[in-house]
Amino acid sequence: MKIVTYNVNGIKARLERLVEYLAEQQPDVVCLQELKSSDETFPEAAIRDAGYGAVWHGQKGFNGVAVLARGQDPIERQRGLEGEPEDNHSRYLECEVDGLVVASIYLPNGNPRPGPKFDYKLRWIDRLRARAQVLLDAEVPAVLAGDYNVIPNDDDTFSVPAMASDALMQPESRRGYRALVAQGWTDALRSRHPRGGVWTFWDYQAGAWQRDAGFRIDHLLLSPAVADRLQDADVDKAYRGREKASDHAPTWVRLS
DNA sequence: ATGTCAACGATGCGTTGA
Repeated sequence: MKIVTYNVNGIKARLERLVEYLAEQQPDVVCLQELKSSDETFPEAAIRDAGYGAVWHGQKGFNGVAVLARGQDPIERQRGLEGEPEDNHSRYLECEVDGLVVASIYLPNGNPRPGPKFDYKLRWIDRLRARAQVLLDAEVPAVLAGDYNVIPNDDDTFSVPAMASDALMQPESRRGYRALVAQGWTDALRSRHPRGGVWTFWDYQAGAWQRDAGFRIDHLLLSPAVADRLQDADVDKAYRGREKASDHAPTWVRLS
């Protein structure tokens, strides 16, 4: 069973790439982020024609998350996180597929820092951690997959100095992410590539892709029962090099 | 600081958010 997280950076702009990915890789579950689409303009028919059921939580212009499942419709469990009723960003969608809880997560970027966007990021991590604890306490098999906008370790980036002042690498961002993992989750990519050096994102600017100047911000966190089923985890890096690519590459786990 | 991209409101291009 292959579960993917893929920040598409605009599902309408990326539709051809996404459908191509589904056809070539046949993943069982796909968590999408940055749909940049309202609910009404989500390309449901094209996804269905590709053989996937979908649940989506869109927003006009930016944000937006979805869960796709091959040959079936995911069952929605929750959209949005508790704790901040005035927060209308579409960044969290939790579904059930084949008895597995799968959440698509788009954690706030947090730049510029310092400022309200960074403060929002840190509060959002706390709210995610609260939800994650509920899932662990319920002992449901779960995968929290998405764009966390956190570079967890120094060996998760091509350059520490280049990223040092970025919200993605601040000690507060890392503390929040590590506290989440420390609840009992397994960072799947890290467990399969413990020495780091694996990137999931390459900026469009400054020839980052050509220089392999990337970093790792797309993560799949596995609950204990799911971690026992982990066979492999990696990045479908080649898709970042195609025409009209997203700045993120699909990142995945394979479970027994 | 930036050699970029997508959506938006509006219809040629500046603003926003990455």
